[in-house]
Amino acid sequence: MTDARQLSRRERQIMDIVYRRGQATAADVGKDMPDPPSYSAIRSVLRILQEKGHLRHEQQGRRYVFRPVVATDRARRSALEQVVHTFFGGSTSDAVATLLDMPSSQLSKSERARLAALVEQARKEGR
Amino acid sequence: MTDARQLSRRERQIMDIVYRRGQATAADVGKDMPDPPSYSAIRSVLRILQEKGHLRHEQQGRRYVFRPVVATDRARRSALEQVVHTFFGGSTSDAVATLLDMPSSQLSKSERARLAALVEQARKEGR
DNA sequence: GAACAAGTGCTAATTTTTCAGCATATGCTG
DNA sequence: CAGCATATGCTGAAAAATTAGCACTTGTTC
Repeated sequence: MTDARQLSRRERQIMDIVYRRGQATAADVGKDMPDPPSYSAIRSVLRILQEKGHLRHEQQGRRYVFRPVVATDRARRSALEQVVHTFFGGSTSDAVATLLDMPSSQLSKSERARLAALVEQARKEGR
Repeated sequence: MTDARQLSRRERQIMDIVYRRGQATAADVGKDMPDPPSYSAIRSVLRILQEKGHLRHEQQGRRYVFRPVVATDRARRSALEQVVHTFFGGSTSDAVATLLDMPSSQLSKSERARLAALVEQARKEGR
């Protein structure tokens, strides 16, 4: 139900922006859009996203600051699950392999060490 | 331009199905949809996806078999990039860590070994 | 405390998407 | 080769999404 796949184009675009920023006002969202529609239009979509239960807002002074309802961690996982399912036939390790192979990875030394530790841990835990 | 984000809801849903199956007819697509609309409606969307350059079809006997235009490997990468960018602030290693931590991972012994090798290789190559 | 800037709520029009149906073509089967 | 099942092409209607505008509220500043 709280699945990103059933969002309309704009809704998805705006949800992505809010996830990326962690929180956002209508004006913030507009700043992150390539060809932003009117301020009014953005507010409409934010309102709809709230009605649908994807966002909630908190009033700060006279403005609304929106945040995702679903915790970041869960949103991350379901986004990954979706990609793994659609593009990797469910194979997590294929997905990991692809990530490691991506140029944009540019893993730092400490990140490399961290990943090695993670794989080692997964091995120990028999996962 | 060939970005999944600018697809409508149905278009995205259907593209996902085609990616998952590798190729599909209109009837195939319908089988994979929870609440499928008419056969006609599915064909309409497939046609539109083709017009937009996301799919192409090949005639087999009297029917059209659709395939993605973008090669699977590239589609995979851009899907992952999108998720990493939106939900992990661009941190590939955070994404990998999350994948390894997912229950659905259920990595087999050989997969674990493979990942360890990949991380080791990444380390050597200084990535 | 008046004026202004910057918000919000609500509504309605336009555009896009989604859907289904009809006319027609084509392969297959007995 | 006649009939049938199963395709496609095309078109228009219905539904949904997207957008902008207007009336009103609220903080802030001088």
